[in-house]
Amino acid sequence: MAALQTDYAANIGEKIFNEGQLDLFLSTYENRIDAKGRVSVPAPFRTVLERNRSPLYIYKSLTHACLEGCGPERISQIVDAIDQMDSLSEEAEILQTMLFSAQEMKIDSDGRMLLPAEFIEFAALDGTALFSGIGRSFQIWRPDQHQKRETDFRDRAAKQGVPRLTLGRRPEPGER
Amino acid sequence: MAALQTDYAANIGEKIFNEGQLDLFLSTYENRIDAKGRVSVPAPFRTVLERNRSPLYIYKSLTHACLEGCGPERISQIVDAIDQMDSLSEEAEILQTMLFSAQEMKIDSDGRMLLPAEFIEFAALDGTALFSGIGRSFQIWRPDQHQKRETDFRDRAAKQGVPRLTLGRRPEPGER
DNA sequence: TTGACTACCATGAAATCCCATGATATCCCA
DNA sequence: TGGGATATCATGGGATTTCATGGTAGTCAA
Repeated sequence: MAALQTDYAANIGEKIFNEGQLDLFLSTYENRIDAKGRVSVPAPFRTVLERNRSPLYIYKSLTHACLEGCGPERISQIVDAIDQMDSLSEEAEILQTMLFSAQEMKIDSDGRMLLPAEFIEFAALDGTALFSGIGRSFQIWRPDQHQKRETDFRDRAAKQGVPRLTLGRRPEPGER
Repeated sequence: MAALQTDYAANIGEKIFNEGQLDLFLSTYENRIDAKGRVSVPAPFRTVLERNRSPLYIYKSLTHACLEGCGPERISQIVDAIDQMDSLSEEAEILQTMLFSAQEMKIDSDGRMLLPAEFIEFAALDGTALFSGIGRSFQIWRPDQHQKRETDFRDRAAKQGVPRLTLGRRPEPGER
């Protein structure tokens, strides 16, 4: 009954592995955007998507001048979350902004995607795109802005200390 | 009579996937409306409908000056919701407005539908229609109005922060 | 016959595919 | 362990297909 969807749902927070490899987006990569607007999706990111036979979705960040990339799970999470809310509420409408800015990207046989002019403009990209893997999703930044963010965060961490990070979650009873 | 309807109803909140592809309406597209009132339905939207062999329904929004488009599932969802209410109540009658404004659209061999003058007028469309995919349905807006909404939402998100979106939910015990 | 809708064709722009190249990283064997 | 062979990957350009869009002709009903 709930077959495919719960498969994905069940994977959230669970299936990070796939034959020993982490199914996560990590590291940063800088790739050029050619005259047609094409960029290579970093090979390790492609591998994660291909391993799960997931298409790639990209949408405009709600909070930053960058793009967000993810697989289908995250998109359906947003859809499901909105469907649970009053669909006419302000919150729902704000979240819908992510959806109508989202696109399923077609990746060509060389591993490239075509960034629409709107995306390039939104993230103020100028010839090169910086892919920043942050786990289950990644971001695409204008390189200098990303650089500035990093030094910024490191400065703040040095001054104010780092946030609390609770590792070593214990499995629930019944969880294997 | 109820056969197809409950089939569709059963799929609501369930069948979002189809061979790895999300069966959702995403992104925005601007298409021209010609002198006859014809508009191309964005190819990705058509693909979603065709994949499910679903006809397209369009109705006037109850809350905005826009049109709503969806497949049969959402229509039966509305019908079912109304059937749960006191069918003589004013509330039910208000919601019925959606139903009697709804039309099944015929899509021609070039992927276009014919927008009746009433729809064009209702959404104040003037030569171009903006299709805005928001998950299981999409909206059709006059482009400038949609633009205004988007900047509005982004402003609010910047000021008030984004609504809570709990990702990484862990499956309930018993959920596989 | 007129008006409204349908089916069919024609075109240009844009997206997509396919092949080629060079640089870098990886492998393999002496 | 070095160094050549091989594979991977990003990138560029041309060829091909998709898609939106405009137009014309045909069909049906009033």
